[in-house]
Amino acid sequence: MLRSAPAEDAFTCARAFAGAESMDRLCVLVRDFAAPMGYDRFLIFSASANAEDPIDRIYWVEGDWFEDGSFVDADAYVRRCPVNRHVTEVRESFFWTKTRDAEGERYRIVRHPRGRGVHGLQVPVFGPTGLEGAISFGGLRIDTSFHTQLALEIIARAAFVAMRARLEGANKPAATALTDREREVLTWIAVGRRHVEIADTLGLSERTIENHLRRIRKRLGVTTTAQAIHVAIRTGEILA
Amino acid sequence: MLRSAPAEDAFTCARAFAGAESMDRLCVLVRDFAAPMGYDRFLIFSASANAEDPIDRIYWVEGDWFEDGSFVDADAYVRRCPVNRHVTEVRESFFWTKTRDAEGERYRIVRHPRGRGVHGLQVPVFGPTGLEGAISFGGLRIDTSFHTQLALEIIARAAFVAMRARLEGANKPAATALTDREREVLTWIAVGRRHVEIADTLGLSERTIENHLRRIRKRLGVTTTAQAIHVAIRTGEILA
DNA sequence: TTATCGATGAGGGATTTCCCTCAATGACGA
DNA sequence: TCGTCATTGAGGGAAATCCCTCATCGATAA
Repeated sequence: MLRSAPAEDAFTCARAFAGAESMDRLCVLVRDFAAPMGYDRFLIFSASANAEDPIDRIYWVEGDWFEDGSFVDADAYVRRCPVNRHVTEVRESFFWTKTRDAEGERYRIVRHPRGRGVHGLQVPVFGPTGLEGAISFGGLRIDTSFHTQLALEIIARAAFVAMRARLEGANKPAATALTDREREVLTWIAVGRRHVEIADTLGLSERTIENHLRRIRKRLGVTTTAQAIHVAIRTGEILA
Repeated sequence: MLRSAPAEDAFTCARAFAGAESMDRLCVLVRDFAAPMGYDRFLIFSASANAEDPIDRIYWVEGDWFEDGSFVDADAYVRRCPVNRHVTEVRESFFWTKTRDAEGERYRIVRHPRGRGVHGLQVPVFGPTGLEGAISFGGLRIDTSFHTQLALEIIARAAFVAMRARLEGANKPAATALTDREREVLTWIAVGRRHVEIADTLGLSERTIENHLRRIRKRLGVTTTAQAIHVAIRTGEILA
């Protein structure tokens, strides 16, 4: 149930993620690392800007999340799970417990999961735009030591970054309305940069930034740049 | 110059940060951990939203950053250093090198720092609002192995979180709880209304709308109203 | 070859937003 | 009773954004 050197193992394993040649291989790396610690259920998703529906895209679900042998229906279940919503309110990983009684399923965020039910650890992944994704590891009897928590945080981050590069890098939405440059400019606006700062960062002139913003507003059919942020997040052009 | 088990040591050390009883103790933990790897210069700061001046507050500076025995003047030097600006453009830690020739100081972002000059590793710290801070470790001959990089990332994050809690804990930015009126005003902004239009709609004066927006930005800890939209959507204050 | 588009940049100026600082009132909790 | 907070409103002015219009160049497709 325990790894003798979770830290060392996590560091070594983390390196393998970048070189994995397939999604299958990435899943194997996660599975093989977590299994000795009691984790045999996995969920990895990218985050949306919408706190009401925090999941943008589900990269991977595996394991008996329902405790009844049925498979998770991602859109009917994972998106409604309060644990997956709680991740929008935290700044570090947390343990959770799911039990089931006569009144249905009951979730709790806990420091030390124990007893009956499925337990797990959820790890948020942050980046320049804030919450970018999350990973849940689940199981019936899991290792909840501090070293295991840190080790899984490392694995979670490496796995998420590798899966996102693989799944999102190649097939960004084809039906996107904004060009790559427009999206980039708007993303910088969304995180608070001024025109002159964005120009500096991108090595362009302020006039060019103004022009991109004008085109963005026209293309999205909005009157203000603030509204463009709002619309772009809703349509998935930019993430929060 | 090398630690035999950087991963294990980092995990063990990370735990000590949360329980440190003073800033001095936190500095000792960082110093003692990094010294065997050749790092004897330290800089920790919290990030602002301003790409032109990415440093909000400097928590700790230590070591011979000028290579001439003089101490770093934080506001005259650290804020201007391009390495500290580069951190606003990356999503993972990076190595840098600083050399000095007849033309002055020269900085480079590198994969494998070597040779003369001061070398270092800078670690960004991300959270719900994106880049929240960063830490630079520097030295003349540093360990740049992958395990050391991961270990220092763990130490960096733990140190930053602990120092921020200690220095900023009393006035941490509220990531929640806009008042009803504030939320209403921001919602109108998000759907493209101008200040004068919102004032008209709500039966208030334009000055009142201005004031609400100022309080909103302050409460969310952002620099622009566009960014406030972005953060408010992510935290669920307003809907996308 | 031609037209269109993305990306880049600009002049001149108007409008809007934002900053700094100040102030009053009512509700509420210690 | 007092302090804090939300809500309201303001003066004066600076900074930033936005508007209108124009322009060039390279890539790409018809």
